[in-house]
Amino acid sequence: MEHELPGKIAPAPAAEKAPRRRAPEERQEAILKAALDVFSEHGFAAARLEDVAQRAGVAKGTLYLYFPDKETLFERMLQSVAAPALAMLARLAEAEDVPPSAAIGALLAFFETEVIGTPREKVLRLIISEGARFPRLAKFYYDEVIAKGLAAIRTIAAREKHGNFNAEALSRFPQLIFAPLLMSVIWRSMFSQFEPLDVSALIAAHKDILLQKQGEREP
Amino acid sequence: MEHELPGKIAPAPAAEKAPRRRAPEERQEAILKAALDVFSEHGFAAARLEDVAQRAGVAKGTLYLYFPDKETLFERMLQSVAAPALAMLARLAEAEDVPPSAAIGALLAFFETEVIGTPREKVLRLIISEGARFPRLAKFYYDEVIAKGLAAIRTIAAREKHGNFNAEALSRFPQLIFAPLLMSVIWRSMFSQFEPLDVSALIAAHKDILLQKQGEREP
Amino acid sequence: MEHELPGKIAPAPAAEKAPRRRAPEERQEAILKAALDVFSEHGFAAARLEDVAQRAGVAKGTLYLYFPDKETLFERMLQSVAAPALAMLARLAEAEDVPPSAAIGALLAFFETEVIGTPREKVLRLIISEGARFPRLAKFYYDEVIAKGLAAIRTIAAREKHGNFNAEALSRFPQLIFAPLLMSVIWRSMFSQFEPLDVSALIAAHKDILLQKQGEREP
Amino acid sequence: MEHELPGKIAPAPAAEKAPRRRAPEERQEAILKAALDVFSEHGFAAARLEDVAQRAGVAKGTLYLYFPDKETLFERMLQSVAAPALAMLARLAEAEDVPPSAAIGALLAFFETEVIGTPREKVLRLIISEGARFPRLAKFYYDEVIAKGLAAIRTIAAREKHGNFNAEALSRFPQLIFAPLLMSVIWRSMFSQFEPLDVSALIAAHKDILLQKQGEREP
DNA sequence: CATGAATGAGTCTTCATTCAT
DNA sequence: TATGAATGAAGACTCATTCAT
Repeated sequence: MEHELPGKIAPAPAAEKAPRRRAPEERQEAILKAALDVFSEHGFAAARLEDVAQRAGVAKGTLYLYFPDKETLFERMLQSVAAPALAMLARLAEAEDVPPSAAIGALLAFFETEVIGTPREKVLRLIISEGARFPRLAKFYYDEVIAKGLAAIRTIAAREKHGNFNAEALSRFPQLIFAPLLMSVIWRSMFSQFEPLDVSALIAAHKDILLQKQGEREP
Repeated sequence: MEHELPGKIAPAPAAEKAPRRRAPEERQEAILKAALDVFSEHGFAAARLEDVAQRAGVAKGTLYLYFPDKETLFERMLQSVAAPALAMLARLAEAEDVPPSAAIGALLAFFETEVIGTPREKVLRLIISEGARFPRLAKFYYDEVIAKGLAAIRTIAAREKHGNFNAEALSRFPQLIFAPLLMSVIWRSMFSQFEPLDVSALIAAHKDILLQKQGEREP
Repeated sequence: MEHELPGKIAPAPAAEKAPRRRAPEERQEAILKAALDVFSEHGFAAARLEDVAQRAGVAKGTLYLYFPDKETLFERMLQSVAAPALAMLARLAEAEDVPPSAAIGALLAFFETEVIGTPREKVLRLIISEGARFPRLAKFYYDEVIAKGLAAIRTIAAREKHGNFNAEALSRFPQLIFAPLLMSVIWRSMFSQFEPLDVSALIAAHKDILLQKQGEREP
Repeated sequence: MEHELPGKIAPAPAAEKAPRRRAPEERQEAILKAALDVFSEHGFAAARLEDVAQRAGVAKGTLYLYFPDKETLFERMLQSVAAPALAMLARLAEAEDVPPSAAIGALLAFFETEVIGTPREKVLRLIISEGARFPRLAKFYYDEVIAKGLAAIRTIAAREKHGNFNAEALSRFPQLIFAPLLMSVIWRSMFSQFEPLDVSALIAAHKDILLQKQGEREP
């Protein structure tokens, strides 16, 4: 039932009093993984560090060898997943030869395959839920993800010349591209049990609307 | 049950030696109002009932005369704001003479004026944040708001015959209409301090995209 | 095994959220009494608030209705015993008709009967032990007890005209009068089991030395 | 066992990449020195062995190669400083040719120069503060220091034939000689910041009183 | 011998809930 | 009904001690 946190996430691979004994830095990863699960399940305030420790297979006190307190563990855990997404965004913005609509398609595809159903979805859910209560976290995500993401979209939209989609609206509010993605995550966490959501189809429909296709899709 | 949460809730409407004997209904309302504020500010788990009591101008024990426990208070508080929205949705769906695009416009306008900047926004934020942890609440909202809302949209979309918008896509995923609204609420709670969001303009852009207007809006 | 804290000690009889229910303010006193015992037995750092609560016959949480934290409980407890001693000192300094040697005798007698073997002895012991670690406490005792006490002694010594004792030395270092008292308290807490100390006789000998009597006391 | 604690202990004599392999005795001394500092600063219960280790320039685990536990380290540390004082006392008692008043003067002078302002003062302070909680320690000090010290004084007092001081009183309570010394140590640790104490002058005044001198000292 | 990562028992403090008044 | 003092279970965090390297 455990999942793999993507890539190397160590916030400060050399600085942080690296664990030497058992599993050199796998321990930190195990803790982050466990923290993601436990925080996801209960939310920050209701999560118990004892559960995190147990799930990570370490003692309660061990957590404090890696993170000074609960809040920091929470924030570091969430930040540790940002890097890969950032890389993706950067790549997308820089690929100048890709036609805009393809870039947007790639963005949505990335979300569909690399977020939905992966630990990143939980992270995103947590940021949505708790972000407002963690100003430092909000700032980090704004600076590192949102601002860059919006800029990337605007860059992409600016390249649109063929009227394949409403570039002007999207250029002013790139958020509109992401909105259905957030909604999907929220839906899945709340309403899946009552009505499953076909995220793939929803994204397709979203793309249709963005790209102004109308009724060209078969029922 | 229609107890009209007034826009902008006062922190503590006088306190000290104000009218001590209020009607039970008044008290209940005061408690719900206070609960909305406190839960909004701290989230469910971190909210303290003592704060709710104080802000409502009642004793801690009094809360238990109206609500059996913290969780129920939370859920009742959130449910108590659903009714008005429901009524609106029902009206919208039933008004058969209204052209579909106008209906959607009305929906978005309602959100813009009756949700953003009102207590309803806080309620929506709380549902987004905490809904997943309260299955009873999720079910209530799914049954009473979501399902009915989606049905209403589908009814409206089904009336569209003039190709003014991608009825097919919206009919399958009415959520796409609401997604930017959720996103606005989330943005406002997390990123407003870094970059304010012009919800009105965002909704206009959203409408443009939905209605396939392209570049017809002046900069 | 419980002892009586002298006089009314409530630090702020009306302000401190006075307990209303069970025993109006006896509860606070019970807590202070228990705290004195437990802190005396283990010292500040090693004392467990759970023990204080149990000995006071209240729940752990109740302590926090009366005192915000362990440190404050400790300091308030110690301060609460200062008042009576202060009154005594004031009286002594003001009684101008009393001959100086009698005043000093009264002081020593007070210590012998009102400190040794009473809760005040424990308090004094705690101040000696922990005072250096509690600057606020040290300041309080310096201002309220030490400074006033020294001034009183100096006033008394200044009245000496008959050469009954070394007024000059005592006037410069009134501490010399108290030194044996401190020593007695320390001795009793550490060495009583090995060699009991006859405080009464020690004080008599101290008085003899102060009053320059020599060998006039029978073996 | 004579390991000469040097006056004024350096916080951390270099650290980093200093000579790593010290002789075991050196290490033990470093640990004792560090322990004295840390225990002095925080008291036994609140002192952290990690701080002791760090200040001694060794790892936490190393402490346990030299001392079985915190309490033993504490007691050994305090005992290790007793030897020199003992030697002094023995010498004083045995020097039969020294006139009694000179012997007392030497005793007080020793305290003034060899205790005040040296690590021994800290040791004495700790014994005063914590002694009562460490019966083994109290016994050690009673047997090795107090009992021998009192006996020495009594021997000295017994030699007094000239009525230069109240030999009878001092013979029964040699503690009276030491009382001002204890008081000085206590004062310096608690009240120095409010009112510095001229220990030298205080000892002089004490001597004047003991030796029955009256007003012979210039202002 | 030396290290320092790991452990987990122990303690302060909070807060939902109860109940005597 | 209303109150708010009292309760005690629960949880974050610390730190003496151990032990694999």
